[in-house]
Amino acid sequence: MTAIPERAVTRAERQAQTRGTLIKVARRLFLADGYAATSLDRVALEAGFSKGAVYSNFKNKEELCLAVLDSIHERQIEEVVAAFRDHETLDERLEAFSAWARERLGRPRWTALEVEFGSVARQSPYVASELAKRHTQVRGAIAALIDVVVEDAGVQISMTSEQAATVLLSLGIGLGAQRSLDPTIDVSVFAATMRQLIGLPPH
Amino acid sequence: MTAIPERAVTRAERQAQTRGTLIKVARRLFLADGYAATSLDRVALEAGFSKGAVYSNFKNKEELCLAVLDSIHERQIEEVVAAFRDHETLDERLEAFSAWARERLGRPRWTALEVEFGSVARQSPYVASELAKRHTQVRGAIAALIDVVVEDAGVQISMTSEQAATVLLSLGIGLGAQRSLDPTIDVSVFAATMRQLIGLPPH
DNA sequence: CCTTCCAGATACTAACGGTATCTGGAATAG
DNA sequence: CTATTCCAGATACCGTTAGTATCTGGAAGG
Repeated sequence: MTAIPERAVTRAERQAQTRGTLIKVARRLFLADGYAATSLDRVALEAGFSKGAVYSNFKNKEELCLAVLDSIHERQIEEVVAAFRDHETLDERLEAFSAWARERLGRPRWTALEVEFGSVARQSPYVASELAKRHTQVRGAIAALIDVVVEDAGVQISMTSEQAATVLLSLGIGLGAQRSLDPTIDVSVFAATMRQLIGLPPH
Repeated sequence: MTAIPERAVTRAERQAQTRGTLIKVARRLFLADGYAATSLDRVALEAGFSKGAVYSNFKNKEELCLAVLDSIHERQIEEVVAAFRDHETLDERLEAFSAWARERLGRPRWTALEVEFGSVARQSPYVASELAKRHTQVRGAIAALIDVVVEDAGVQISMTSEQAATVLLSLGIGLGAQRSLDPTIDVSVFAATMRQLIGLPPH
C-alpha cells in the first residue's frame, strides 16, 4: 500500500487492464466475424493471452459478449446525445438522428451482433433477462428523446412515446437483420416511418 | 416399371419419405429449441435414422434449415391468403391480418428461428442469398396484399407498397426478436403502425 | 525472508458439424 | 432367374470449440 501510487502497477490494475484488452479485442472480432464464428481461443491469442485469461475474467463467452455490448452501447448513446446537443431545430435534430441510423443500418455489423446474440441468449433465462434489461434501457432512452422532440416542437403523436420507441427500435433491428443479408434493402423507410410516427409530412 | 403402381414402394419414394420425415422432425426441433441448439444427431435419431440419412438428403445443416423454412413459409402464406379470402370488408381483413400477426409475434418461435438462421446465413454468401431471395418473396407477397387493400378501399398511402411491406416485415422481425427475450414487449404497435401506414385512424 | 494467494497458462473432456468409407438390398441387364 | 451395378443410409472417424480441472510464477502481505 504505497502512499504515492507512482508506477503502482498493482495486481488489480493489471487485471483490469487485461479485462479491458480482452473486451476491446472481442468487440473487434465479434463485430467483424460474428459471435459464433469468433472462438475464445482467437480472442485470447490476438489479445496476447491464453484462454485461461478469458475464463479468469468472465464467467463464460456470454458474459464476455454482454460486456462487449455494454461498451458498444456506451459509445452509441454518446453519439446520439451529441447529435441532439449539437443541433437546435426539430428538423436538424431529426435529420441528425436519421443520418446516424442510416449509417448504423447501412453497415449493420452492430445490429447483426445484437440480433445474433439475442438468439444465443434465448437459450439461457439469465442471459435473456440481462439482454432484455439492456433493451429496455435503450427503449427508454429513445422514448426520452421522442418526448423532447414532441414537447419541444409541439407536434402531435398518435401513440405513447414508449410505443413509438418500440416501433423505432424494432424497425432498426429488423432492417439491420435484413440488411446484413441483403444490401439492397431500402433503409430509407426508417426515417420516413419516424416522421410519420410524430405526425410530420414526408421529407 | 409396373403399369399399376400397386404398393409400389420404389427407392425414390422411400427417399422422398425419409426426406419429408427429416424435415418434419427438424421443423419441430428447430422451432422448439432453436437452430444451433438442435444437433443433426438428434434430428436423425428422433426421425429413426442416423446422421448419414441427413447428409444423404441435404448438403449440410443449412440446406436442411432452408427446406424447413420453405415448409413453414408454405403454411404461413396459406394462412394469410385464407384470412383475406374469408373476409370482405377492409376492416375485417385488417383485423384478421392483425390477429394473425399478433398470434405469430406472441409466441415467436418462428420469428426467432428466422432471425437466428439469418445470423448463421451471414457467414456464407450462398446461404445469405438464398435466404434473402425468400425474404424478397415474402416482402412481395405483403406488398401485393397492401396493394389490394389500398386499391380496394381507396385509402391513401404515403410510401410505395414495397416500402410499406419492408416496414411491416422489419417490424415483425424486430418485435419477434425482442419478444422471444422479453414477453412484456408491447406487440400491439404492429397493428397500430400498419393502420397508420395506410392512412387509417387508430382503432 | 518466507508464506499465501491468485491471474493467467496448460492440459484435458465432451459435443458438434462434417467427411470418408462401408453395406445390404433394390434396380437393372442378360 | 441369376448376376451385376448402384445408392440410401449406417458406421467410424476428424477438427474445432466451449468449458473444466489443475498447475505455476510472481506479487501481496506478514
